[in-house]
Amino acid sequence: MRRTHNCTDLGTALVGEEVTLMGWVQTRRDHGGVIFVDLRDRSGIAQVVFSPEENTEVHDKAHAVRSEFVLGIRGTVAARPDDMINDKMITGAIEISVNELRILNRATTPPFLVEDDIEVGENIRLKNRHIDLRRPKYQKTMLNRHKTAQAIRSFLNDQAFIDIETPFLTKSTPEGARDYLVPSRVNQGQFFALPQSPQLFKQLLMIGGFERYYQIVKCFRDEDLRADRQPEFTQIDMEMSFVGEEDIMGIAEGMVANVFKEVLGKDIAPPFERLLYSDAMDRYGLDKPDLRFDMQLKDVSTIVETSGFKVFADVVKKGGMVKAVNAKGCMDFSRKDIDGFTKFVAIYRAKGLAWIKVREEGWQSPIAKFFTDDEKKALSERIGMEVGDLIFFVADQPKVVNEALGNLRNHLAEKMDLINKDEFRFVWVTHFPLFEYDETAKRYQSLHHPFTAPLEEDYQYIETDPLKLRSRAYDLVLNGCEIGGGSIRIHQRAVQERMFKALGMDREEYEEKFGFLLNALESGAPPHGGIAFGLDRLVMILCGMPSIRDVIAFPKTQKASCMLTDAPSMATTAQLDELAIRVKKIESDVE
RNA sequence: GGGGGUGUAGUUCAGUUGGUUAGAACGCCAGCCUGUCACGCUGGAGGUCGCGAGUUCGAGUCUCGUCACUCCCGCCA
Repeated sequence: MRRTHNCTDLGTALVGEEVTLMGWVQTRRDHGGVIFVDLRDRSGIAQVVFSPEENTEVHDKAHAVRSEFVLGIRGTVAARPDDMINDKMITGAIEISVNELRILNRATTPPFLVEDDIEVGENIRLKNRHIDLRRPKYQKTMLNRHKTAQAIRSFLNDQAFIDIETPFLTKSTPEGARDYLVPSRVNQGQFFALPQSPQLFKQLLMIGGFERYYQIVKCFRDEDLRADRQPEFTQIDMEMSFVGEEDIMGIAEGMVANVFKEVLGKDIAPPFERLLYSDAMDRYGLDKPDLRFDMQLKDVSTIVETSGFKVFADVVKKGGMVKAVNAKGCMDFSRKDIDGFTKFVAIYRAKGLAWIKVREEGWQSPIAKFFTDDEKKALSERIGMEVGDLIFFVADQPKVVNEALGNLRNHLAEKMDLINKDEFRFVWVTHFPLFEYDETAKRYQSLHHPFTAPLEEDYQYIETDPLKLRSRAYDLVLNGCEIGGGSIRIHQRAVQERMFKALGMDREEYEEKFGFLLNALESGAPPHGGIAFGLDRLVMILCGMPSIRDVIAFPKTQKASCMLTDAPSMATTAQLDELAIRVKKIESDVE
């Protein structure tokens, strides 16, 4: 028996033809006489009919058939009578009258129905992922993921990029995320690290003369998980020589546009909007603003600094700031709602959330009494207050204010239903700070990574005022989600050394850790830069999925384990001996 | 490391102030049913109430601990 068609290949054009289908039993409807089976394959569903008059033997055999059995059937395509056409099915105008039935495999009763819109806990689904993946939704998602990768490859191939593989067994690098380590048997006591990204290799490929490289590649980071973070994830990684920011952004825009065209049939129009990091923080409080709605933050520090409201005035005098966000027309939010928002901003360490309801008869607010009429007027103008509005304020250090209000802005937009779920709004965020100060380590750290080039005009301050330096880095943000980021790299040894020094490394340390890079940089390194996209996040947004796990065939749980295989698991003593590893006693039998 | 949520039949859930035999729907099994496509009708099976302690005459219910899943903060160059 050989398959001749997919289920949804069949239509009225094939009436009278003999066909052979193979697939799974979606449902069986036994009428005592005639038996209907909905047969499902990758393409969809077709109804097959077992009728006692047509073929008694086959009809008898069909009694044993159950959900998810794997069948091969040979039969004749028949037009359904007019009053039995099912408009809800692609193949609803026909059915297959079966002449031969082979049960290719039986199946245990599935723990949940193989169909969309079922309500099943995710852990049940992850334990039975092979069944979960049969659902049309996941068939479509994985197909879209495939199409995305294909659209990326075809676009980059056309732009003369070369796909080159880089090692998975590589060197642990300081800074950045925690590494996944792999012990070396041949070199006992030594470890490889799985790459957090192919960053240094792709730079070495530029130095190696390939000029344009790309790779769709797994990366590994041993950090705590989130809805949009898995320990292994896929990057679309690329790097180009002899380019500046504009070249890379242009290629990236073309690539993303090609993906949307090929996968969703949507035309998105590059070039995308640009936003300076400083403006993003100022207006939206976050470096990944969702621009599908407006509701910008307003800095009112200068107005409240001299006011009688001590809480605000003191914060400003101590170098903090006060910002406001205007929830237009939300005057009727209840006290309970506001308490909820106060709790929400507390997550980001905001100590309080002041509010004003702008009523016809004046302000209703616990803080209204502290302001003079002039101050009220200034605030009203600055924030654009109108009757019906509800204004929120946070006063604190800039980091807290921006995080709290930036996230509150997103939260409010969700609650106020301001977000058009069908919109795809891209924005480039550029000119990130090069360094941030790590209070715990008491030193400067790279915001992006230590190979990012500083902005030419700021470079002179690298020793005197590192926090003033901006970088030649850029992130692509889609609907408030960072989907890609990159930078122009340092391509001169002297600059790279100065960077390492600024990060608090001495010569001995950076020679040991990055000597190979420094050597390569002085061997004729071309100016170069690149970008990497999170494939999983991109597909997640394309498919409208709430979690990255929904676009990964076999994802891990929040504790980074696999519910299907029960990985990770204990190693045998023999395995450990070979690697010269002893596992510390786990504190299980402590009294 | 921290905060929140969830955990009762195969699945989704209900379960009163702590009180007799823990229910419903879907699914499953059996019988009947020749045009269904959410097939129908009749009957049936199915439970370590996540796990462990404690309080109590008595715990699905209260307390403590613990585990798993999940959302978030920290973390993620």
